[in-house]
Amino acid sequence: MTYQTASAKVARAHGLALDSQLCFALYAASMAMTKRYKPLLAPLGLTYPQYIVLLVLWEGDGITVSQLGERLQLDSGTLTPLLKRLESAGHLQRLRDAADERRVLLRLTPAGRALRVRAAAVPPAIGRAVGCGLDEISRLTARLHRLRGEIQRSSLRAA
Amino acid sequence: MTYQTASAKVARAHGLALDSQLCFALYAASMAMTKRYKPLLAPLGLTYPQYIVLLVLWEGDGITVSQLGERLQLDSGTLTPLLKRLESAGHLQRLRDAADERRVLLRLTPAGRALRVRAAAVPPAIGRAVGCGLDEISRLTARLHRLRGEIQRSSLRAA
DNA sequence: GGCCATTGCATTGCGTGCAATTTAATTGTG
DNA sequence: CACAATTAAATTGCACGCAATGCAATGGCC
Repeated sequence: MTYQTASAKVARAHGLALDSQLCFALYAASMAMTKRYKPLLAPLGLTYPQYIVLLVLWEGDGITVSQLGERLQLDSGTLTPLLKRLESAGHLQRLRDAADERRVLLRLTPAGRALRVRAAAVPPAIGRAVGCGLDEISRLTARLHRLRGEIQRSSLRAA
Repeated sequence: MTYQTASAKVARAHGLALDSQLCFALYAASMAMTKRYKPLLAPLGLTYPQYIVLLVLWEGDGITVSQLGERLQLDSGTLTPLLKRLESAGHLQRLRDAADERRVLLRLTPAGRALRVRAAAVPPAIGRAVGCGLDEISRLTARLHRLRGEIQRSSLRAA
């Protein structure tokens, strides 16, 4: 028996085995998913976070940066430069709200709206990649949303 | 009916609804999990990726950078600076392999080894946070590892 | 032994992701 | 109306994460 194996047993006994950590399973699956999207999004000139920002705006634009951030759980430090890149790529406009000059409204350009048609091919391609039926995808999706809610509520309790 | 709602319906019809995307459920859950770990790891002086690197080394050190990278699915561009930070924090040593000078061996210091005892309190704290039993955690963990395997295999098929 | 593709790691550049701070605009209060 | 508190973005600094590149060491192959 090697030293590594003995040490691994100790780690497992202490609940520190990497493969038993839900956090790592999530982390690795999420990174793998992001990598899987990359070749599909590259032809659209989008990164993965830019794509999810557009998913929100395609559901309805004219929202503010903070509304977008609440939807995606991202803050302005992340979104501001990302939105500026989407703006310089011609996908959207960032306009100060006349009613409240603190707010920045996000408005899709015709080009940004048109991109939705090409993006429609992405989810089916991913669906084929994950190797299970639509039912199971939606069950797992719902399970993960519940988990996220649980984690976020527990953060509030701990604070 | 507002413009947003109508547009959201169109997005859903085209399979582009944010909340139905498995990718976003993964992404959001993984980020929420990382945020949940942060206050638990801060007293140890560790970031979340540093913690998972140590999980691997606590199972057995003396491995090379590429072996670590294969385990975590991270490349040298990510690991080299991270490992240098762990080295300057005193948790490990980076040593060129005498048998093959291209390789860098990672060896825990006594301080790095000792950190495992304090880290043992982290998984139980997370377990309480996710709000479900150990059985369900391990089922979900296994499900996510399977999903990651599926995604990675499909990347190879696509290439 | 000499040549050359491969391997292992380091570096660079870019795009997130977040904490902390700053700035500007608005709201609440007297 | 003045002014403190609050709010919304932007900015700054640091730490990933990855593609692309560089470079030294190694291992076949003749």
